Amino acid sequence: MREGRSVGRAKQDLIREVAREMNYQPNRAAQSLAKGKTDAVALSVRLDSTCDLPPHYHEIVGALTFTLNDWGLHLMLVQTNEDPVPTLEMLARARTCDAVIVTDMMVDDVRPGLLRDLGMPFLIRGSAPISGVPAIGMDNFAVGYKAMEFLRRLGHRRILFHNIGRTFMSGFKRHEGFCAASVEFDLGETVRYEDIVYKEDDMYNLTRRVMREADPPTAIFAADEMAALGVLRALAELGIAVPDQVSVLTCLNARFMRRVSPRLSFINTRQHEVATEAGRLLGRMLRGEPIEARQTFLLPILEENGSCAPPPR
Amino acid sequence: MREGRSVGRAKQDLIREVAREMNYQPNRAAQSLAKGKTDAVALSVRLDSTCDLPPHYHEIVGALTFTLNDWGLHLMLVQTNEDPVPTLEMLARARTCDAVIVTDMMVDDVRPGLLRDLGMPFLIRGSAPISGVPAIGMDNFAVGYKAMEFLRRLGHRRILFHNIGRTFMSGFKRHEGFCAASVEFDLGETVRYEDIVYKEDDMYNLTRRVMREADPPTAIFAADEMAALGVLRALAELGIAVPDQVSVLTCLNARFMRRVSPRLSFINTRQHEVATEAGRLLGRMLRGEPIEARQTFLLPILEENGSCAPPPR
DNA sequence: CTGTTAGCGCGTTCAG
DNA sequence: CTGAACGCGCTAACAG
Repeated sequence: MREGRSVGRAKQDLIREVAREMNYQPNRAAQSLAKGKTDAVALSVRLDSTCDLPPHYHEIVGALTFTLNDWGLHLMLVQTNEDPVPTLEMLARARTCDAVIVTDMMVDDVRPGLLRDLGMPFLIRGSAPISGVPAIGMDNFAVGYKAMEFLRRLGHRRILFHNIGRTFMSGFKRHEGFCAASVEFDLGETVRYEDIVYKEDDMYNLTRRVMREADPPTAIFAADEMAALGVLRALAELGIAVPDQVSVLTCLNARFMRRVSPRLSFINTRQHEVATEAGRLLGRMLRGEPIEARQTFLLPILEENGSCAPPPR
Repeated sequence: MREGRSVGRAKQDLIREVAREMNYQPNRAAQSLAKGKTDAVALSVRLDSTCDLPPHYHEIVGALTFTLNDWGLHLMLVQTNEDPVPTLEMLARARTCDAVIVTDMMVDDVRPGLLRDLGMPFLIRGSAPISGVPAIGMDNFAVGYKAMEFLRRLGHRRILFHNIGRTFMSGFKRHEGFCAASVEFDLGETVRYEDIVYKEDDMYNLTRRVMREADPPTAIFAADEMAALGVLRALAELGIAVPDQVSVLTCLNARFMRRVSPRLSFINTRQHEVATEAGRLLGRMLRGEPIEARQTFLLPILEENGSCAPPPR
């Protein structure tokens, strides 16, 4: 019946308008309970009592907050300290969120298996050791390889290659890229590999020590911005000029590093883009939309800013 | 009856154990609905499409995530762009969270009034223009005053004082501190005040321009780390030595800045401590515990790292 | 002290 | 096509 329909429509519109006028907003808890979904996504963050987030989180948090907002999803930060298991179990069993974003994957990370067993959808922001699980990250093999290739092409043979620990998937992959390049460019004997120092102080000390040895490196690759700052500080104190005496290359994770002088050449790991893509993929996953590629790895971009040059003669 | 009690206890224990064994975890949405609280706290974050969080968020997010965790509270990031009203209204009406943390207060900020009207508990991380609302922040009057006092004591009269906009509560207060010090030290004619530049590029350009004028400043106060990096870049390009020719003072909001060389002297705004205290206070508020002081303002701490010296003769 | 029941506010399904 | 009733999973208030 036309009247029936029109009455229905009119009534509907009226209700809607009144609701809007009364500023009605469905109660989120009730909606969650009834629909069985929370429209919330948890970001698993490793945090100790220093609360010192690594620089790349600066980009991740911003990009995810912004992107997920477009999908009507809320981002919640969940502290997963040394042992992520109890936290994630509670999270999943209480159905606190619809999905979890796993960052800083370890090679032997228990989180993917755990979340799968718990039936909690998840997405790895980074490299997944297992195929089949959705992951969006940086091609860290290429990061390691490109760093070496670039420095070698400039003429360097004595290279200090600093890596984040190999226990991280990203560090593991970078090491593989490093090894591949070392073999390809026959640098096995002249390069020095370090992956046990993480902090600025450690890298500062390492640089001081290494630069005083016989045949010091002519190029240093620092794994991230804090390490790079340590290198710069040590070199400045030793009066070693960049890039005239030593070339310095690092990774750009957080954008503030672009502004530090001396400007450094770096390999842009595109954290912002990776996180944005991760947010988008998660949005589609949770809407049940088909996702084309389960694993995507962006390629690093080398940006030269003058801190690398051929080695001194 | 003793038996009654013991049976009760035993049964209770049994239930609890079985529940634990079965990994029972109450459903969060159901719990929220029944109890009328969500155990979630929203951090209102201003974010445009660049997703470029100001440096101090790095400390805020880390500290809040960590601290709220101790209180069993989840932190959710909520994007409140230009107009925070619709977002906060939805948040409050849907009862998405138990409280909101308001950051980066503007002088004419609508958020406190709005949240009050909506019946949503909130806490200002920063200075509140209204008394009575709970707030924890930095004493920004003291920041402005101390910066001027310190530089004046070193002998400077020609000072470039850079401020974050006066539309922010923090900038407003800093300006007041700046004015008080200017009057007290009779610097009205020789200081230069700027609060319309925010980005590194702007500060870079401003510094270049100012340093070429007649009677350039002998000391520059940069309001935050990005501005300070702009100053350093300009000075480096102009070949102006720090602190021999120009003293540079800035604020420490994010800890990475400690690692940038040349090491800068700064006024530590203690973002990490402020945020931690804010988290604690909110935890107490939500538990209904009495809160002793409604408004707390930490004092800035001057840290000298060698970028300030008496002016050249 | 125990066991039962009535909501919490919404979505969905079922008769009318 | 409309309106009423049920259930989501839990808490709290209520009788027994």
